[in-house]
Amino acid sequence: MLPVERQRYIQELAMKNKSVSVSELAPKLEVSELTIRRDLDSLCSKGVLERTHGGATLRRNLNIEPDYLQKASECSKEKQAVGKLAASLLEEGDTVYVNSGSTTLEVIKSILERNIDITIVTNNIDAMWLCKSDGNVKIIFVGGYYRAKSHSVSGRLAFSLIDQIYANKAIIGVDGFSPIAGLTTPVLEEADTTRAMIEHSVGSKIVVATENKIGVVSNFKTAPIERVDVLVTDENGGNLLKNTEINKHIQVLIAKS
Amino acid sequence: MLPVERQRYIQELAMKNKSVSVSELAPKLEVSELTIRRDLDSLCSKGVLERTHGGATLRRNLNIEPDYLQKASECSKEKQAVGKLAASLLEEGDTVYVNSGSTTLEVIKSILERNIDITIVTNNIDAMWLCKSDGNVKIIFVGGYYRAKSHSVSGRLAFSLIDQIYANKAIIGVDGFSPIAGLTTPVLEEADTTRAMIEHSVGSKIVVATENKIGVVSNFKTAPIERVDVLVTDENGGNLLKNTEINKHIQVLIAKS
DNA sequence: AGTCAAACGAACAAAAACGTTCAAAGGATG
DNA sequence: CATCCTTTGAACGTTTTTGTTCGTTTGACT
Repeated sequence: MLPVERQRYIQELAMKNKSVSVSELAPKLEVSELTIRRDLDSLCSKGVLERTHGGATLRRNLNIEPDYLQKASECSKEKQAVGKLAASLLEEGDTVYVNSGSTTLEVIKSILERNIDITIVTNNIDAMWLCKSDGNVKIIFVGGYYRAKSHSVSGRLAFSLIDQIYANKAIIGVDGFSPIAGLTTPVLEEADTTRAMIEHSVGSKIVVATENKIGVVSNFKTAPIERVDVLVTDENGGNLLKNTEINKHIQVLIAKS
Repeated sequence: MLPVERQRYIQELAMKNKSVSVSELAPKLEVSELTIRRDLDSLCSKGVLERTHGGATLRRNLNIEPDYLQKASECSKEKQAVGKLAASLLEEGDTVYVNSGSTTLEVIKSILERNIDITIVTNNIDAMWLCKSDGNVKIIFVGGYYRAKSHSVSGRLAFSLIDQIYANKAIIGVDGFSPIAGLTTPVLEEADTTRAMIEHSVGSKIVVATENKIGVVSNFKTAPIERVDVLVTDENGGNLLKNTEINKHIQVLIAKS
């Protein structure tokens, strides 16, 4: 078994159980405990886990930029459901800002499946993959500095394009959605780009966030919670927000998977 | 069993399992581990896999099945050689425009391999594939309208970015390079974008063109031949231009493959 | 607080995997 | 047939990874 496979297994187990222990993993993966510890350290330095005595826990407040591969592997039924529901909020003729992230990529996928006359303006380079040459959906990429970790572009140059485009909706993926701290992301440039998108859209601002983002606070603020009109989340996320004041200001939609 | 078949098998297995190991592959395909490693390296340079110790992992979640491998395998020795030579013309600290096309993609690949401090400004979205997060080469994408057929962006929005960037070199791929008609491409928007790039670079304009482009005239003109400073081509292309007046105005470099 | 077992880190040793070089085998070309 | 080129494999030294054995630290329990 490859080190990479082992670490992926550990990560998946950690995501399921929220924490893992060395003594549990070592016999299961048939390696020494020391190797497990080294794997844990490695995952820890990537920001996925947090070391504890005897094991590690999944870190909830991820303050570093998560590597794209890991994010992609996280891609789950929930994200798909959220993406589909968010896409259904758009109408023929819409021009919509979509920022980067794995959840918003699911949104773009669903929009393309609907195949109606919609123009997507995005900094998520991965959208390229999904785009068919004969579809009705048009894609405009904002340019700018490319960041390989998140497969997205951002920076001052991106602004100059966003400056020219006023969309009538915005679909925003976040790393943290907190009633107090608002919308947050781990990278400053991403936050700036997302903020610019929000400011340049005149219609409803739709935030997509699965359960693991709800209540989380990351480093850089993109917008206060008041700017948000709609939140699309999964069932667990909905439960987390039950009995909060969020529902008074924001329309919360639950995507069932 | 042909090397190509073997590599396709490896790729399919990798797509199924997310990763493959050398020790598992070698007996299964009845070749030495060294051969497997070479296959892995080859697939790695095409951007399909990523090497790890003992094997390789899928470079990303290609749950979207792209015909990318076909494109990658199309790439000929001549293009690679031309790309490498063109990349060697750049120096530390350069900012260089690179337009879209399969030949210029090879240039970008070679630039990234050199891994020195160079900023690439391009409308070729495929460059994303090749970009590592820890390299010294920076990539700026010009934004704009995405055209799925050529995997590139262009249009008025692209101009507004190009307008802000003056590069000190430009590497231009063309579909037609003719002493009389100049540089031509089959798509109007591409021609416009390329022209803008040429006009916004102050140093040498380097055209890359393999033999099958020499003497060809396509639909839309991007620039007259006088604007070109350097032409990088293959041996056959060089022969076609022997005894022409091109050599007097343009420095012709022959890439030997 | 003191005790103890589990967990940890450092150091070293073994094993696996790696890259490089060189030579042989198989095809294509002249 | 000779020659070139590509592909492959073997042998070597090097690097990475893994495991064992210490002594030390941590955290729980009396």
